[in-house]
Amino acid sequence: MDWKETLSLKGYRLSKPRKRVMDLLESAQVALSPQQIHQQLQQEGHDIGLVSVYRTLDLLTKLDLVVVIYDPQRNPGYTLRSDGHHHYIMCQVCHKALEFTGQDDIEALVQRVEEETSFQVRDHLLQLFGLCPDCQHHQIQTR
Amino acid sequence: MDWKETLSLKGYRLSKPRKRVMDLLESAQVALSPQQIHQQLQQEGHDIGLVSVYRTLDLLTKLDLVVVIYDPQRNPGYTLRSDGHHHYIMCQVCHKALEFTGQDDIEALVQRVEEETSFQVRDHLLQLFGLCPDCQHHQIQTR
DNA sequence: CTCGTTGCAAACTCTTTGCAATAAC
DNA sequence: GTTATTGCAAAGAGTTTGCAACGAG
Repeated sequence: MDWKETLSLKGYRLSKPRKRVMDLLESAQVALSPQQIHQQLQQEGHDIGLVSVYRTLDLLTKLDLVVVIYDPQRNPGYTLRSDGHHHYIMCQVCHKALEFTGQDDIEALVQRVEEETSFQVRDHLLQLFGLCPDCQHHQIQTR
Repeated sequence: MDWKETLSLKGYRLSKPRKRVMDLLESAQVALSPQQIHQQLQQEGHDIGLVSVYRTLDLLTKLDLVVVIYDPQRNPGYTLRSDGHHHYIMCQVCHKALEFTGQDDIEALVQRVEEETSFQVRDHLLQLFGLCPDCQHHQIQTR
């Protein structure tokens, strides 16, 4: 289902700011922070308030249309959530984020940890960090 | 090696504030935020500045004596790092954090993802969230 | 026309920095 | 005695909130 439908179905309106944020996220190769989103939209000539960016991201995250990616080096970034998986590998140089599949591995691990710890697992956070193919070639430094 | 030795060896001093923070972390069952640490120390009658808590945590984290645990529900928490593993499962109710072992599973997954994505993996973040044994019994609600 | 949504300004929270006083070694 | 470390006050960054004006349905 399209994000616009999802919004409508839940009774939310399709405002310009929301459209702009989603368009940007859809075209972005990278997980973007609220500030980055705001800045980029400004540069494109769209005079949207930073506050609306925050509110839009909050809403979209609540609706599971967008996910947060933690980044120890900077602020958390937001990116579209596709169906199915939601694990990401992020480049430490250019901050590009890519989904990877990993359901089976995780499920096995979760089950093992549940037995080991007697915790009841309800959620998990798995992210990988490294160098994307491009940055492997362009850079030697960084860490 | 003891944390006091580590500090000394690297030329850092064993100040009271540092001692207090480490003592607290050592006795804590839970990953604590800087504010929580400060507050708790104040309650114990130790008049340590919040700034020192921050600086101590920064230092200890840099020395790998302490690790940060992300928590989507609140601010990041700090907890002692033991040798070997550093993956945590955290209770969503009481925020208790426990280490679990998981080296092999992760390594296999990392290798697979490297092949799949052509990324070069250098670090990872894996945390589980759920209910600890105690909170499973005491609570029905929460999410 | 109605009511969700926006944008501004101001408030808030968390964290960092500069600097003189302090205390570890 | 030296020099790292502390604690304060003040600055900074990111985020949230109240409210009148606006605009999507």
